[in-house]
Amino acid sequence: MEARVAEQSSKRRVTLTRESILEAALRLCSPEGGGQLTFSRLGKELGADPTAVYRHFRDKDELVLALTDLTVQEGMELSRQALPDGPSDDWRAWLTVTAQSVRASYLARPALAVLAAARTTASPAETHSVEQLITVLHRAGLPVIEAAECYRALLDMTLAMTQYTAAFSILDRSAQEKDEAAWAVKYGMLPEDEFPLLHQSAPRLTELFRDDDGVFALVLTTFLDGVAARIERARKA
Amino acid sequence: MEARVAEQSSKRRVTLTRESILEAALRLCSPEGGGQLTFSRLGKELGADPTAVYRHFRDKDELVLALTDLTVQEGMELSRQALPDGPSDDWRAWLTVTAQSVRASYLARPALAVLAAARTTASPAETHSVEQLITVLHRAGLPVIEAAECYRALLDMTLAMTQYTAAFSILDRSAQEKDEAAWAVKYGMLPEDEFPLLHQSAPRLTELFRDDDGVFALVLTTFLDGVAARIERARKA
DNA sequence: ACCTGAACACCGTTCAAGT
DNA sequence: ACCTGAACACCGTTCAAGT
Repeated sequence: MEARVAEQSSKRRVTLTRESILEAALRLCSPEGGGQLTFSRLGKELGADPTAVYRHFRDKDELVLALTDLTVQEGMELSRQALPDGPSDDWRAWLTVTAQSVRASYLARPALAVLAAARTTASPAETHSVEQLITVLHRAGLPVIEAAECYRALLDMTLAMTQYTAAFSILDRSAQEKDEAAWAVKYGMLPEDEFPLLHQSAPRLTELFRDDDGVFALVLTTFLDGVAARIERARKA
Repeated sequence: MEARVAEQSSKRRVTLTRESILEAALRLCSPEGGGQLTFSRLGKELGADPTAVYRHFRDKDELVLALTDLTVQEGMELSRQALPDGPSDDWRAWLTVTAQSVRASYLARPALAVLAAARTTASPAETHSVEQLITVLHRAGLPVIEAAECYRALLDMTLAMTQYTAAFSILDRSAQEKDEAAWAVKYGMLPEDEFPLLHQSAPRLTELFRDDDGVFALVLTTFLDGVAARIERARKA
């Protein structure tokens, strides 16, 4: 015989607010929160009926866009904390820290990153950070239009890499293990005569498989080397 | 009174094969196919009960991995057709064509790109293309380990950007329009004194919003500029 | 005004029943 | 051996009913 569960859920009416919903939703999107944002989980987290959320957000998309905005805001705050002096003359350091801050902010909620990384909200937090990014690139030496193009490339690359990592991280454990085994086992056992370079670099590649941060740092630094070359060219012209 | 639908579905047993399932699944993943891969749609496409597919694939993940493999294979074939001479001494042209071929192959099936871009199958098609990529970077002047790191960065960036574009493309029409409006309307109306550079470059940014290929070309060429700088440094050392 | 709960059209997956 | 179809535990969303 099992212990009877008391009427713990206390079917009394709960009062929701936009803020309490967003807070609960952010918790659900985190890895500890189970990493899945659904109405039923959200209802449980809030102690309310799942459909009660519809009184505050028209649909799931509206909820997701609101969460995106909070996350972008947090990312820019993180960047400001890391570099309190703001964009100094070292454009490269500032872009690196900013890209990594936005990425970190999203990766703290992988479920949101998957849903929202490709979205544009045109919120104040977003527009201000875009102006700042273009300004830094322009001051570094790029013409305005080229600075804008460069901002777009850098941001999309950062968000895309973030979504990519987040998508993998919320896969079933079994699917993740399947991929890890592919790297560790198959790539480690390739015949040396047919795959000489792969055979030689397999240990490093297997290492990188677990190191998303390392891969992103690699992509970012290579990209910024390219930006530096572009600035050099613009200065000469 | 409506016309009666004849027993068109002919509830006779259908014989499925691994190949016919994969073919039908690829069709469903394409934009014309509705852009969603589900068992019920797959059953309808095959004229069979949705659950019949389980006799040929253990679960959806197995199906997705098989589709991924076909897509990677097709991408490498596309690259070979575009550059029949293989990786000549122009490493940059070859990497550009290869990255764009893999991307094009995935973007022909956005639903698959979203599900599979971050996966590793270690299939023959995959391992051979990896060896080839590392070889090209090594011949261009990078030490083996650095060439492997560079391959990983380039491939992940390409797949991430592909997944990012695919994820947006399979969104509801309403969600896409919401984002487009954010760019076109809000970004176009920002006050010039507060957002001087954004105001100036808004037309170009709105243009880029619709131009995924353009943004990817921009990211890729900047990244490859960075690789060129890296090769230069390696040669001097 | 806002929360509840039944209902609906979907998902992936399991399993007993058919052929 | 392999396809069918009912069933289950989930999704997002709608709507009438409660308070």
